[in-house]
Amino acid sequence: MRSVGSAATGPAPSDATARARIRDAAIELFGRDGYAAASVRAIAEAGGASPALVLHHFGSKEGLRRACDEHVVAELFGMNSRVLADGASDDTATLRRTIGELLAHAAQLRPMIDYLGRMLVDPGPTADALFDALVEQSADMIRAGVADGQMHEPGDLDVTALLVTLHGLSNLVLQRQVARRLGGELLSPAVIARLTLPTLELYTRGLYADERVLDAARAALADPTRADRHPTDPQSTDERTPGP
Amino acid sequence: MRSVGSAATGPAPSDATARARIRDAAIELFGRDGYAAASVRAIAEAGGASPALVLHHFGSKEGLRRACDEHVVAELFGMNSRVLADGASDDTATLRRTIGELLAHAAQLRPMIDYLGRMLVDPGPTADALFDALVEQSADMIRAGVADGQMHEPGDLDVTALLVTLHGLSNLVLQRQVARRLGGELLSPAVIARLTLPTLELYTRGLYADERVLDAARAALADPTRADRHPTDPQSTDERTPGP
DNA sequence: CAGCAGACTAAACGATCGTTCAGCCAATCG
DNA sequence: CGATTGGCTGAACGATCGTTTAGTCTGCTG
Repeated sequence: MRSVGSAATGPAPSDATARARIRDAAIELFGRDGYAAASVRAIAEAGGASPALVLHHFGSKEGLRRACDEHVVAELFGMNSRVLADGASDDTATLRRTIGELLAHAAQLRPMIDYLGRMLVDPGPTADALFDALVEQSADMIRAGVADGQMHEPGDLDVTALLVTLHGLSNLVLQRQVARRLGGELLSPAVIARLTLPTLELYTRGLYADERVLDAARAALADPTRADRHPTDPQSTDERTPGP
Repeated sequence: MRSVGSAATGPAPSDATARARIRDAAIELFGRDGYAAASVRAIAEAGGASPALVLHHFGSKEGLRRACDEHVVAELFGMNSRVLADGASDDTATLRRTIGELLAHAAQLRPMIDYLGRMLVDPGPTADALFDALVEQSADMIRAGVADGQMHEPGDLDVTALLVTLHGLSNLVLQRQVARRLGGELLSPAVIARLTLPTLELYTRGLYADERVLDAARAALADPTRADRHPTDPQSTDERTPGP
């Protein structure tokens, strides 16, 4: 199992090369404060180096951002594939091992998750490609689930994959709010335990007890006399869930 | 119907008082570029004023942020309540009217939605209270839905309300990605039409065809020999949806 | 009419930003 | 051994940042 970092139980931040220390510090600060608000000087200090060394290694602040993008994508995206694969197993031992590994690396994962959230919100060079890849992963997962009868066949696979990706990412992008509401870090055992069942409940039973809303929306969409051009959509602005 | 702005069909940006023009320009730029990356000078220019006037009216850049927070929260949150209420109606005419109004004000809404997304990601003074209020609204909606039998009774209402809020906000926070993938603005008729049915499908049928995953997770959570402290959770890191 | 108040601006302040430059130090190599 | 390279630093550059200051103009009030 190639683990989260090339150094899994990993060298303390003071060990690695200065280049790696600067990159990790940049991921931490970019993720916490955003790209614009994190200064080269602050990153250099957090990495135990001089501002000049930062630019010596990465050319410019933008070059540093690209290096962080690449590193975070490589680490998290590789892990995502593996977790998705392992998570597809109904072997509870495999599940438990995967989650255990996640929790064990929580400290190293959290800055990268913060960074990923920023990537997807700020317009960045790598963010769009990453998002597309995640949507494609979701689509593959749904296709596989449908193929062996474990999932419903969605009416619109592309959009459903998009929605599933969005919903999954919302935990990461709004991690601060999740952690605050649930009283612990996102990757803490307590928070994960609290989230697991309601999430799966939502994904297996849905929210609505019957198909009334769905049918009503279908009818409204087919209705040629509809308001502007179409009706009922729950999450369009700040509305999040439809009434019945 | 108190509409989106105190000026619904609204005065062109050049009409309003300079204070309002500056505030609107700030919402636009804060939302598009983030708080740190949007300079007072750029905001002043976009609002057709001098940088000094910005601080004359709002005291400081942080004061301007507070004014924007208040304004956006008042506009969007009020509208959210109304839309949630109207959306709870099974009268298709009401639904159509609500959506039509949303679309009509899309141009005025979009900057505020961008701003709201930034608010929730950056640590800001108002963001936490707003998020809590949204979760509470979701909880109320679920309670009402359960009361009249339109929704399932969730095992953990608080967490389910949190999840529903997160999922709904993901469309707004990651609006850029949604718009890019679906080839149009989030509040455009085409995008809304494309999103509506898959969203409701997910909320009424769920993703999984049976309760296998849910049962497995329940068993694993109860299992005392679980990995670190608990098992199976789908969305913990960058994993978004569980395989069965 | 004088006088005051508030909207508004041009110019400048100090701080901080990203970046550059000249040079030090240690390891490598011929 | 001397020469060279690359990691690394301190000091400084110009640009831009948020903010302040002094002052102008407009419209109201006594």
